[in-house]
Amino acid sequence: MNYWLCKSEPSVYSIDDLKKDKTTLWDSIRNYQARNFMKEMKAGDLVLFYHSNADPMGISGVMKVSKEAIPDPTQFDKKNNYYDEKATKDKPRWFCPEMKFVKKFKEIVTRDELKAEKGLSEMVLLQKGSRLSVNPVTKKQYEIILKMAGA
DNA sequence: GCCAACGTTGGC
DNA sequence: GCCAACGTTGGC
Repeated sequence: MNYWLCKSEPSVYSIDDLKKDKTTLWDSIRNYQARNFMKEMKAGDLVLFYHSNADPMGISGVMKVSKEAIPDPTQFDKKNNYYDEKATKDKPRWFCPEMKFVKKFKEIVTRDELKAEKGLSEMVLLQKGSRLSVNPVTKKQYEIILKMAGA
């Protein structure tokens, strides 16, 4: 069982949207490294939900992989912003798992709090220049963050 | 709004 | 296969 962190801009899709939807396809990711991580995700893996480009920035809750990665339907949809003309049904290029809402933290664990926590200095999220929207997280990091959230 | 750090594209 | 130009992400 593995742990991950996924970023989303709350103005596009927030933890509240997921709470309402209960499950969602984590689609429209167009980055190979992020895609490869998503293909590694197994049902039951726990995923921290990170709000990027927001006020406050930070981790807003937890979701769980409910279905392993399938071909991302948006790549085949000509009208979609994320349409990829080089992707075919036989050879899909992009994949997305399905996520299920687990919990919303009472308070966002802010980026500043994460940065101040010694045990999290190795977090991929906090490394300089890290832009990847899907990151692996260690069990230890996950536990520290849940503790910080009072969960 | 700025810009550093990446990632991607395409000409050669 | 190199690399300049361009586009994007996302913190600040």
